[in-house]
Amino acid sequence: MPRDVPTQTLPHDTIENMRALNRIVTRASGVLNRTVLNSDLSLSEMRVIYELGREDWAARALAQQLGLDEGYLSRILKRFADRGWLERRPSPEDGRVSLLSLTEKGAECLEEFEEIARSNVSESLAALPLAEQPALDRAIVRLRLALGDKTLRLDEVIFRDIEIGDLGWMTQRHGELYRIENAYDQSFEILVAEIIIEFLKTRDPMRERAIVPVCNGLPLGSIFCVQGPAPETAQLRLFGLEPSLRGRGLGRQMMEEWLRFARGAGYKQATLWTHESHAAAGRLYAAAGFEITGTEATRNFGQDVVVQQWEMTL
Amino acid sequence: MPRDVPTQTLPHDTIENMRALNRIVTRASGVLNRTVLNSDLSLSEMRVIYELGREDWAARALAQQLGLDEGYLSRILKRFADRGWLERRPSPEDGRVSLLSLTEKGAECLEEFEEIARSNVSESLAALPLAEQPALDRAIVRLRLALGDKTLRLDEVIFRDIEIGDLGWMTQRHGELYRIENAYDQSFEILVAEIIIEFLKTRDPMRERAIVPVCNGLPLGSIFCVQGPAPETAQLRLFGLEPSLRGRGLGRQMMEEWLRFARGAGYKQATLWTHESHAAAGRLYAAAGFEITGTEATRNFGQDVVVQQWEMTL
DNA sequence: CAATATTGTTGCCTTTGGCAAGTATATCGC
DNA sequence: GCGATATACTTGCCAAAGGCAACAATATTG
Repeated sequence: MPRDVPTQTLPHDTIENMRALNRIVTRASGVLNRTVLNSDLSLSEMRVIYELGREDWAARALAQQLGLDEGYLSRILKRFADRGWLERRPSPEDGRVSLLSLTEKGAECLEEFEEIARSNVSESLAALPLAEQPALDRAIVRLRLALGDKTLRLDEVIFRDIEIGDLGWMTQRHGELYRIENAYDQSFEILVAEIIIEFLKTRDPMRERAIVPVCNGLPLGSIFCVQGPAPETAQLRLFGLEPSLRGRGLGRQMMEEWLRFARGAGYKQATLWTHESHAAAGRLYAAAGFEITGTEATRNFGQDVVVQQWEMTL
Repeated sequence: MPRDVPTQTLPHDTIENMRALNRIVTRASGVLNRTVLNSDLSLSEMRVIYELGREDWAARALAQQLGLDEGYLSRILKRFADRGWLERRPSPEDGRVSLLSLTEKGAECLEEFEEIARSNVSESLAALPLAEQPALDRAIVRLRLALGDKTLRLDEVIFRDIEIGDLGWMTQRHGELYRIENAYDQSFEILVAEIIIEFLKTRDPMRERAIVPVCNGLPLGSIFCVQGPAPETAQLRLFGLEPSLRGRGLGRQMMEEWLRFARGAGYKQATLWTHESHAAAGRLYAAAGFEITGTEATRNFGQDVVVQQWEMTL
């Protein structure tokens, strides 16, 4: 464990908030129950069978994945084999290793347990109004991202067009992030809303598009293609990405998607305005083929900023 | 356990999403570790000392609260007493009962463990950019609300004025909730944003105010007081509350806060427009003293609606 | 006051799961 | 090719976790 990572100071409130969540989730999910409801499996056994249902494993790798003692795991596996849930094939490459997989019977049992687990979750959320469900889903995904959940795959991000609610969260996130990162005042948030409203009211869907990357219901950013000063010029606007996802290739994908749309819509040139302080975005623009064609120092949103214009031929 | 509550059908995706969160939180919080890191306490012992740190308990009530076997708890308590962490006072009302409380030494140990737990949480969130923290906090609170966390007290809701980001989320939630509950189209979301922008750009803070109830960083709704058609008339606008919090008295509190502000700002009358379908809001308006002074059937936001005007003397 | 219920404790037991020694195979150095 | 070492499991042994039921002490009820 990297103990001497420079410990970022997370505020006390956030930590206590997270601990309260730990407690409530732990209780709600019945982790504390020795034997998981209605099955006669211990929590560890449950985790083993769940993991085996996802993919085949070698015993040692599985023990490490789950943080179990190898001896203990060996006994669990023996019990599973005795019940006819587990198949062991000798590894073709290594005579010491057995490849573990569930039998059909094992998979059926797992499915039963899964059904029970789902109904437990459903019960613990029973009081939730349907109208609040999308917001709950987004909250869950945000937490999974923050906790580094590796089962949440970025290659499953989809790109969709703008929907109801997007005007709102785009405005919020732009306003909030630029306040934190650049100390912009509220006039920036207002400007973002006005740009999107104008877009929604006037756009020709064949020529103008908002591209929104979404992971399991949580929007992760935005990039807009609108008609620029001349009819043959596409303008790139409102490029943004959640901070925790920056530097992972998603921004580049968004840019590629943008170029594809702009070229398909028949634009010949492209332009955008940004601020010098957005160095990471600038690198993406440069990589896509944009070049700086002008800069101007000015005062905007309560800050001194250097505005850059970038242009490229499509 | 209420087993025969009408089980609301929560979509499969939401359930799987929640289960994934269970797994990741369980792992991140180290619930699976037999002995909690750096202390020689078991998870159960940890929960006991934590609970005793919050308040005093009788043994039986504590066992029920934590779902522990009474015999096992008795032994845990004995160990605590042996270490000088626990004080037992005989109950004045019942000779069988001992009241349990932590000694000063016990409280000190608890504080040490708490510190360790906090640093664990901090580590598991170490990769999170600071800019994303407010959104994470909101996501956590939303989950705690959804899971019915009783340590999240509604009487700790504070009322604040509008801030950066509020234009955005108010727009989003209004747009999204009215889409789900009333099938309104995107023009409603746009209208909400325009109203708030107008408010932000022109308001006189002494005469106009947005009141936002907030619980641990998560905004729960909104209510606006703006100048109406006449200078002496206050207009109530953009009244909204998260669905899961309706019917719990918070709407009434918001209304009281609104009346206090409107009267303090010197208005003599009040007016508001709403739609007939918002029956719950209508009851709140009526309870506050508003009366319907006109209705009109029209078409708005893609739906047939009946617009109501309400008025009252302040 | 006897009968019954409740609170907390103790004895007894099974299961969980950690640790280390043991077995079988693989790899490495010579 | 062969001994030495490393790796992948397995097994024996044990301590701790924790469930269950019998028990003592006090309360409540008829």
